[in-house]
Amino acid sequence: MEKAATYLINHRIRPSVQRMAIMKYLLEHKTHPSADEIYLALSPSMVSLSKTTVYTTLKLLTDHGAAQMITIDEHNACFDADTSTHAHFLCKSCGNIYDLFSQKDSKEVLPFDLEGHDVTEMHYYYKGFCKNCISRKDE
Amino acid sequence: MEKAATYLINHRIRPSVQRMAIMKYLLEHKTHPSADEIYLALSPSMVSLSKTTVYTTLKLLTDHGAAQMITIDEHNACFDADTSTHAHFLCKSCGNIYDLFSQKDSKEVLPFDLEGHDVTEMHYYYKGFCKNCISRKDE
DNA sequence: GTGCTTGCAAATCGTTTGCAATAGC
DNA sequence: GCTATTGCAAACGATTTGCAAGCAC
Repeated sequence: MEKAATYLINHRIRPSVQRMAIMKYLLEHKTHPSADEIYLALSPSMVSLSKTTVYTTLKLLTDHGAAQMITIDEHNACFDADTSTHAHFLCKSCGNIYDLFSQKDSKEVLPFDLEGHDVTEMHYYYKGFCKNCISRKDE
Repeated sequence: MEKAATYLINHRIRPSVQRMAIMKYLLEHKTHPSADEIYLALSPSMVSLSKTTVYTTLKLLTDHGAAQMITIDEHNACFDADTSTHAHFLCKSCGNIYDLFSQKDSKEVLPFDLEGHDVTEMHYYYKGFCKNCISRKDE
C-alpha cells in the first residue's frame, strides 16, 4: 500500500483519493507549503480538486496529529507532516522556511518555566536571513 | 513626561496623541492584545481614532523595536511591548496568552542548531490548557 | 440509503491600500 | 507652507460556511 494511505490509516483518517494526494504531497515536500501552494501543485493532475477540500483536509490532518500547522508567517498558515519537536526558521529575504533540529549534545528540555500549565504543543520559530541569502549578498 | 512618550522617543518614533495612547495601552496591558482589542479599548475615549491608525502604529512600533508581533494565534496577530526574549503560552480553552520566562538556573541558549543562518527574531510558543482552566475543570 | 466527503459560490473577517483631510513644526 | 500623520471607504486575500451533489460501505 502507498505510504500516504498507511500514514492516514495510522492516524485514524479514511484515505480518500484527495486526502492521500495531500498527505503524499506533504510527506514528499518538506518545504512547509501553504494550503494554496498544495492546491496549485495538485490541481493540474486533480482537476476536480477544490481549495475547500485542501483546507478541510489540512484541518483534519492537524486535528489527528498527522501534520502540524505552522504560523511563523503571519500571512498564511503552513503545514508540516513532521510532527516531531523541531524548530523552524523563516528567511525574511527569500521567504523559505527551514527545519532546525536539536544539537546532539543538548537537552530536550527548554529553559522556560511552564508554571503549571498543561502543554500540548510547542512551536519554536526563528526569523532572520538564511545562509543562502547571506552568501548571495556577499557576491 | 509620560512614560509612553519617553518610550516612543527612545525608539525614534514621533509621539503623536494616537501613538502615545496605543503605546500606553500596550505598556499597561500585558494581555497581548490584538489590533482590534486595542481599537475597541481606546475608541470610547478617542472617538476619532481609526482602526487604520491602530494598524499602522502597531507596524511602526514593531519595525522600531518598541513592540513585538506575536503570531501564536493563527486568527489574529497580537502585540507585546516587552521585546525581551520570553516565551508565550496560549490556552486553547480560554484563549488567554501568558508570558513564560526563563528558569533561573538554565542557559539562555536554546538547543537548536542554527546552521549558519542569521537570526534576528526568536519566538517560542506553547499551546495547551492553562492552570486556571485545569482547576476550573476539576471542580 | 444513509452518512461521510467533496466542491462550488458566497460570506466572513483581519489587514492593507488609495487618497483626501488634518495637524505640527 | 511643507511634510508627516490620520481616517474614511474600498479593496484584498486567506479562510470558513451553507448547501447541494457525489461517493462508499
